[in-house]
Amino acid sequence: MADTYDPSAFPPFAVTADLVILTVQPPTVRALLVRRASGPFAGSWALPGGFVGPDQSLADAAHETLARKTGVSVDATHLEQLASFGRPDRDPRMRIVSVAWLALLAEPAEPVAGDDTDEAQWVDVAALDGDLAFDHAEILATGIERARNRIEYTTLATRFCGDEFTMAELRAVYETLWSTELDPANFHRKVLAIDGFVEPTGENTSGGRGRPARLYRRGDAVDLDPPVRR
Amino acid sequence: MADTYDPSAFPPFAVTADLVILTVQPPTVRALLVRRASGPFAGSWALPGGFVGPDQSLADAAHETLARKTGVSVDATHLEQLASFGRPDRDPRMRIVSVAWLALLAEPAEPVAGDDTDEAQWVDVAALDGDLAFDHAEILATGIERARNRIEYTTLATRFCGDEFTMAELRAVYETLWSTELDPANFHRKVLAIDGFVEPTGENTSGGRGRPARLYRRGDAVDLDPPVRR
DNA sequence: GCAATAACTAGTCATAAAGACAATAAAGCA
DNA sequence: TGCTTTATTGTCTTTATGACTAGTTATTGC
Repeated sequence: MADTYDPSAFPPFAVTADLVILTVQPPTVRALLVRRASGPFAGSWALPGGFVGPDQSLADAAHETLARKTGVSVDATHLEQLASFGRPDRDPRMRIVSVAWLALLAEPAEPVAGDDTDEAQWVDVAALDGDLAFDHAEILATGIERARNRIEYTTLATRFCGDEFTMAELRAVYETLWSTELDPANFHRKVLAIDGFVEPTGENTSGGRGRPARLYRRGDAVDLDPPVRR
Repeated sequence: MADTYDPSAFPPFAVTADLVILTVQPPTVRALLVRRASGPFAGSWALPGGFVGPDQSLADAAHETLARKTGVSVDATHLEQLASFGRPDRDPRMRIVSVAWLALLAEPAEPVAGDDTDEAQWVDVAALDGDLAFDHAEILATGIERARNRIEYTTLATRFCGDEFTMAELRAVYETLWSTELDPANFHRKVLAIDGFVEPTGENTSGGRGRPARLYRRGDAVDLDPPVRR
């Protein structure tokens, strides 16, 4: 960083935390979006977000927005930094740099309308034709692509499942995000072969059609070795 | 993003682009660092960087800093966004959000001292004990970790080699970054089996000890399939 | 109740990839 | 010439993957 500096010599940048909040509801991938009530792009869908406060860390700003929109506990969520977007003209009002975050949720908690009265809603990302406010379509695409890659090498796919889930539910997460079909038998064998990916609860499902499935919970592992190839 | 806004209602944020510029000189990994001449952390090593200009994109700011410090052509370099760092107290002077970038270079171009008269130098990252200015040790560690992961799934390892390189040189990049030894025969077979990773030039090395090695150049592939496992 | 059905789980076999290691090739050098 | 060094090829074993078959265990509809 340069040594010379003078706060007033630099134009005012604002910094926001914008969130790509994803959930998988087979056969759809859904993002939590807000409909802008006013200002530029009024009426368009946008990513939920908020300005980073003067004494607030970037992560805190992201957590705050997530809690405000979903009310979901931090434990039940995976939240990671995605990338920053800062084209000079991305917001017509002023120079705003957006630090984007990716959140992965199991259940679509009822979205909470913001104090800015924007309508919040889970939207099937396949139904969007890229008509989001600002450069949010690009940010959303980056987030989805990140999620698609993450589940290959990490255990994050389990974040889209509840605390207890069946092998078929976990497989549906992969199939939905990757738009592929995976062989149930081979998937089953492979997942169980990865140490710490899932742990059996000892319980079974009941009430469904067909043979009840065993229930599993998340294991301790973070990275998948070997990875689950696409 | 919130609809309500008022530029003056927000404290002045400054945004910088800070670069983790890496090269591999087996058996060392080197980063291009500058020694701070004045200001906070005077005398300490720091990452090269600069403020993002009022009408400058984040990427342009990164490219500019890279060119200023290395003089290396953009073509010969891989430059990707790493992450953003914005703890409120990371700079004692004012609120600064750093968008960090990762650059991978083949040859250690002679570093160029900045106009701020900071001394620039390639430093063996193993010799640093984390005593960098600001939170730059954390940023550097993030960059090295990113590079270590990237060469597993992408062809970026070739970015650390010159335009023409031998299989042993490419292998040394992996061995240096991963601190492992790889079997020469198996590595050779594996690299050639990946379509578009490297292409033979038809030339051989000469003058060294032992059998001359074939020379290769980068192929067209970006991702490695299958990956080179650690 | 009793098939029929759906869904999960286990097993088999052929193929492909990876790891260990031996063997050969092509230079320089004493 | 023969030894050393490094590069490349080849072989064998083990392991992982993919396609497929068969068995298990529940619910659903006569």
